Amino acid sequence: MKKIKTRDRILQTSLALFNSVGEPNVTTLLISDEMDISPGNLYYHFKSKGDIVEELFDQYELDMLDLLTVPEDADISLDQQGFFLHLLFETVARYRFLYQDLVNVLSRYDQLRVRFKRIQKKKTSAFRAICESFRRQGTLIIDQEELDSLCEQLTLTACYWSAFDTLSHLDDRESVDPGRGVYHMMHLVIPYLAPADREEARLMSRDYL
Amino acid sequence: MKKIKTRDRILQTSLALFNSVGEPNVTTLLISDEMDISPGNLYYHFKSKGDIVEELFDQYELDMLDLLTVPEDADISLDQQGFFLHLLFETVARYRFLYQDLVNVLSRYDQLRVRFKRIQKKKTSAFRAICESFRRQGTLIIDQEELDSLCEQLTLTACYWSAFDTLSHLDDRESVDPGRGVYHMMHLVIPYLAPADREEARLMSRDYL
DNA sequence: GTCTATATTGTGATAGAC
DNA sequence: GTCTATCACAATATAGAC
Repeated sequence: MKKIKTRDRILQTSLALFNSVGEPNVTTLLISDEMDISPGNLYYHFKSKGDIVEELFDQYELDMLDLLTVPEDADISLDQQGFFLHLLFETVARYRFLYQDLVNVLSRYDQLRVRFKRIQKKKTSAFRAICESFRRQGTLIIDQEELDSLCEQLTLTACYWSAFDTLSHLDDRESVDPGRGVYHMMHLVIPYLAPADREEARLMSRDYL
Repeated sequence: MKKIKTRDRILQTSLALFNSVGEPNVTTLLISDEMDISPGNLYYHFKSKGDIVEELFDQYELDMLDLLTVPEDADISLDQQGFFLHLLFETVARYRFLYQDLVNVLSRYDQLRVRFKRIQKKKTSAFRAICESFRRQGTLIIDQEELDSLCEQLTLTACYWSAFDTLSHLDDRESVDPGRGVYHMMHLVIPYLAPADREEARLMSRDYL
């Protein structure tokens, strides 16, 4: 049995606490308390609370950029899109503390601002790539203005679904349900699908409920 | 010339500061400083910072509930819907500090949670009333599942557009643009409109850009 | 109503022994 | 690497004079 290094346990515990009670409400004392180590020990591994946040953001950024590398000219199926959305929402859920206090967190750690914006842009691009693939295949019937609006809407929903969802059960912030997010994302796209594909997509979307 | 009472100036200044730098970043000292009064004076009028937040929330709640009283069975026109959305986004923009740190604020002032949820529900109901009016008039062609999804999506967008928009210009949080929000809301509805009404709605939506 | 202290507390962070 | 002790500081809030 491998022993998890304290440094990694700090990251792990912090992430869990951030997600469940919100990053601004988590003190370094709470983290060390939860782990049964001393505050001093925590500061031996990280020179500040901000450093913990930043390192978690590094992980998030890696996961996201990796996920968002969508091939520009491949033919993407509805199935593949569903799978992609599923992974996307899972990643968002893992780091949901970021999204739940997004404006706040980014206003305090301004090195993260530009990096987050870059990820947002990549998200929009990924959605656009998928939609354009659908359009090329005749699955999606949409003009330019609608496409722009749709992609921005998808980005907004991908960003804020998790926060919107926790509003409904602010009492226990542990439970998350990425599925309903995927369902909503699909229903943004469905009205623009060719009639032939619409029913299939609707059936598929229900699997995520 | 009428002199504004200190108590009201505190509310006014707090709201402005909350909106521009975020409620969690605003201290009672910053408020009193900005107004050129002493911290003690501030605490003569409000026994805590939370009381200021709550009183601002009272105003917000009044404004919102008033706005959301949508007649259940009247025939609503596209124009009227546009006007409604415009007012809605203006109100959200006035109290945008609430939305920008929503999870955080509601987690610290838990008396506000249930009240906010109630307002959210009323919003969804209002959207549903409008959509159902459209449907009765033959303007909107949509089945039940799609309608549910659409109304929830409208609620999400109404809630988070302002926060999503400030992400783009986190540098100056003063400027707000409710127009683009209205535009997006309309584009959520447009795909479900009867073909005859779609073009009119698209033209109308562009006025809000 | 308004001011000038000042008390209080919580949090981030460091020093130095083990 | 880990602990105990402690500092420094900022923010909320109060007391009492004017």
